[in-house]
Amino acid sequence: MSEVESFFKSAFSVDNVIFGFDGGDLKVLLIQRGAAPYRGKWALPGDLVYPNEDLDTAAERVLEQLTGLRGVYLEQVKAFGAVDRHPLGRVITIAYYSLIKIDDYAVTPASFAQSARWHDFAHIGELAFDHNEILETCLKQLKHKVRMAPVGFELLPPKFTLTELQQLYESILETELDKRNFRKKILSMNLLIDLNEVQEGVAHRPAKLYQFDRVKYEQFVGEGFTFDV
Amino acid sequence: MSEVESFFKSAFSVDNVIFGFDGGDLKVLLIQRGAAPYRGKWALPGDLVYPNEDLDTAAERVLEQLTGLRGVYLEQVKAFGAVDRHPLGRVITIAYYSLIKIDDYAVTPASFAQSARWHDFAHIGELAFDHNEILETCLKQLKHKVRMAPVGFELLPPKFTLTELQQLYESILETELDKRNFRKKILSMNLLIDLNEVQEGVAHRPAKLYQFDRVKYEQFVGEGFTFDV
DNA sequence: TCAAAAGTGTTCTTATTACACCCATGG
DNA sequence: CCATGGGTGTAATAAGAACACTTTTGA
Repeated sequence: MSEVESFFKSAFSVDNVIFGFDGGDLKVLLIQRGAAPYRGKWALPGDLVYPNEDLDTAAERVLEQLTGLRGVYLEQVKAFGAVDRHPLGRVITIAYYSLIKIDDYAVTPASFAQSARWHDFAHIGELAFDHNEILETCLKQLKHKVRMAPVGFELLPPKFTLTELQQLYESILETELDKRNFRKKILSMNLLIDLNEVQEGVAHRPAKLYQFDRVKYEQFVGEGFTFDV
Repeated sequence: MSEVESFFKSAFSVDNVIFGFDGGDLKVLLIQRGAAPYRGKWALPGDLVYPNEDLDTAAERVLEQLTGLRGVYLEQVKAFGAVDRHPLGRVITIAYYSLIKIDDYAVTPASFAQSARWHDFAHIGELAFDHNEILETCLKQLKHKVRMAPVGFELLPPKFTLTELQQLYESILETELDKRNFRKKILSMNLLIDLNEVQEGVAHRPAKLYQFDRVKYEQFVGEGFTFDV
């Protein structure tokens, strides 16, 4: 094999950290591998990138094959390319994370997965490949992003309460927030639409429901506003 | 060619945005391509990643071949993988930026470059491949990073004046800063060592020289401090 | 009437902004 | 003695942190 050929004896893949939020904890959708290597191990959903496919498209495809969802928030994070990261050859992978509304997810495990399941972020064991490292890197990125852009709303249903929003931030940032200060800050941005609806069927005072006002957000950004929690 | 083989009919490269600062402007080190495609065009220094080489190592190698420098600040930014980004085949590239002290750079153009030259960031024309896009993305990343971590010092000589530091921030952030407020903020961090030396040979009151205290910085970070300009 | 979570203001402290003059040196 | 950039402080404003009780609902 010539030297030039050996440069092409390599492949690239995408791996996708799919985050969800169930009202209490931050979750990650993992698949149990159905094929070698690491058969039976939990892993991030991913696939080789097709020769005629853009990277983002490949990440979207992986997500759609697994969840059936399209048009979801997706962000590239980092390339992982250690020489020995894949036991079968030189494969570098481009890591993405995506944020989905957990209720939208219907179980449709792709052919390459034995099964898929939501995992509590706090209780994830040893994953295949370097996927633990990828997961950590993506969470770190999400922690940054969620404070500087209104991406947290991607994880919530269209109608949500302020307490749900606060719990979302608390679980992503792994910290506790003061209720009054949080509400003051969020509401002072004028980015939430008060729907004049309340929760139903709860055994306590029902909370008001809000919606994120994307149109207003785009407008404010155009005027120099930067989201900051 | 089987489908599996076609997955491996691809290569990856690294491209490195090398930033420097000459006291007034932010500069980027570009090479003029000596080979097709885009022969004669200015481009980011980069190369294919060797089969047995980690990504970071490849980026360091590109930097060292061009500048002779090792142990330089280097950060991965993003993978660029549009299907048609390289006219000769499927090549995805991992973009890095590095920060060097411009005085350390001695001209040693690598074999793959006809010539290398510093370019004013503000006056960069059309580059080869998608390198304009890569450059923009790396600058955006640098703008973020320089405010959240003390990486700006990587661009300055070991001894610098507060005015030089301020001009550095102003040229990276493309904004003007108030002299008194800037000094107050920087000095209040207690991260600069006053060397009790002054500039020599300047036709005005000589400025005091400072040094960044990396040891103290690491210590403060351990105590929960976060750099913020 | 009890349990459970929703909702609400004020004070204190800290950080940010705006702003103008004198100083030291070389030519 | 002039030109050039170096160096300094204060007051006003805005943002962030700390903190406890009343309200509404279903069971």
